Amino acid sequence: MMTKPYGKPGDVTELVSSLGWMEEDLSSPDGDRTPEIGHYPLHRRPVELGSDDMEEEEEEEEVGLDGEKAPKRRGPKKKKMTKARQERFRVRRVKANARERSRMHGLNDALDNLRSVMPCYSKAQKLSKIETLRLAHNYIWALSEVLESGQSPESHGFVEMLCKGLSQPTSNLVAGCLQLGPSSMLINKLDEKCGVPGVGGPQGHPISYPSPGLPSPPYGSLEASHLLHLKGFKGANYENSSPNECSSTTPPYDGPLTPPLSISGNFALKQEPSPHEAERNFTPHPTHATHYISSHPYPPSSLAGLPAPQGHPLFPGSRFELPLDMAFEPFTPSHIVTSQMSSIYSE
DNA sequence: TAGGCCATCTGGTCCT
DNA sequence: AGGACCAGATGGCCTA
Repeated sequence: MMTKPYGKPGDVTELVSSLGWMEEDLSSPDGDRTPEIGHYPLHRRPVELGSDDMEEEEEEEEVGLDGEKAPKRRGPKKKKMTKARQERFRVRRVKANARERSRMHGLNDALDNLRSVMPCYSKAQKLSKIETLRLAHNYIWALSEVLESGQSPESHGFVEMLCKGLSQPTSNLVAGCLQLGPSSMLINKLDEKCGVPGVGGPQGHPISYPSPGLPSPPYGSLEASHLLHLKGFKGANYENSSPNECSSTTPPYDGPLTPPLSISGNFALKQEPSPHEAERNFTPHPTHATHYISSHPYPPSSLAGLPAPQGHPLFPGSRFELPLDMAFEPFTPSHIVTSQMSSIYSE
């Protein structure tokens, strides 16, 4: 279907004045979605339907290219475009456009409502439409699994299901909002790697995350009303998992798979928490590690002599790429801490 | 600059 | 006739 050329700006003002198309017709409920008529991009400007072009088109049907009379068309004869009919047609088109805008705004409002009940809602960083729908699908699916199979919402599979088919940034967002951090498992991993027992506790490894009091991610929050107590999610064993793989109990998903997560080292240096954030009791977040490390050289003296870990910029020995990356990804720019870490390591 | 996302216009189709 | 719904087309905005 070819899109008809749009009217010229001059047509628009004529159209508006002739139709009494007031600004209130164009303004959306929130007041800023719909541009004013004069600000329409050319292709969006209302067409002056029933214009001379249309009349010419009608005449062209009667006369062939060579000037001879074209054979009579079969079927119902086209009604003649009288001025009154043109006007009705134009008014109808304008009203239809307004309805369509309104309809789409309603659709978007519904999407916003849907976003607001997702496990990671953030006005600042809205999920795209498609990601909202995918996450909603996954959320329902995951919750169903919880109800039907008794799967724990703190399980590895639950988060996998939530992230299934989502883009990496959205997966990161979800993971971050679930406070899915490497705190416990990472330290455990370091234990394995470094052979340091008892590391990671409150008084343990210097790398252990400063707990509560540090800011939570700025990209969303998991409200208590969001059903499950995921707030206490400590992270599961991701060692042998990928976000694209589901537990055997999970049905196949047709959507595109999340690209393999890689360590991109996207860390942002967070500052002091807001009072609101500080009073929240949340699980230590990898961001906290960033905060910590920004002021603490690595490796710490207590680990002197231990083999230098490799892999992740922060905790290179860790094989927990998924949660690390998922949790850190929303923070940009990536090079800040990455370069910081390289300089730390080069020391 | 390419690609993703979005808002809007538009014509077709179906239904009331 | 008119409204709802849909999908195609298009340009703007933003980000990597």
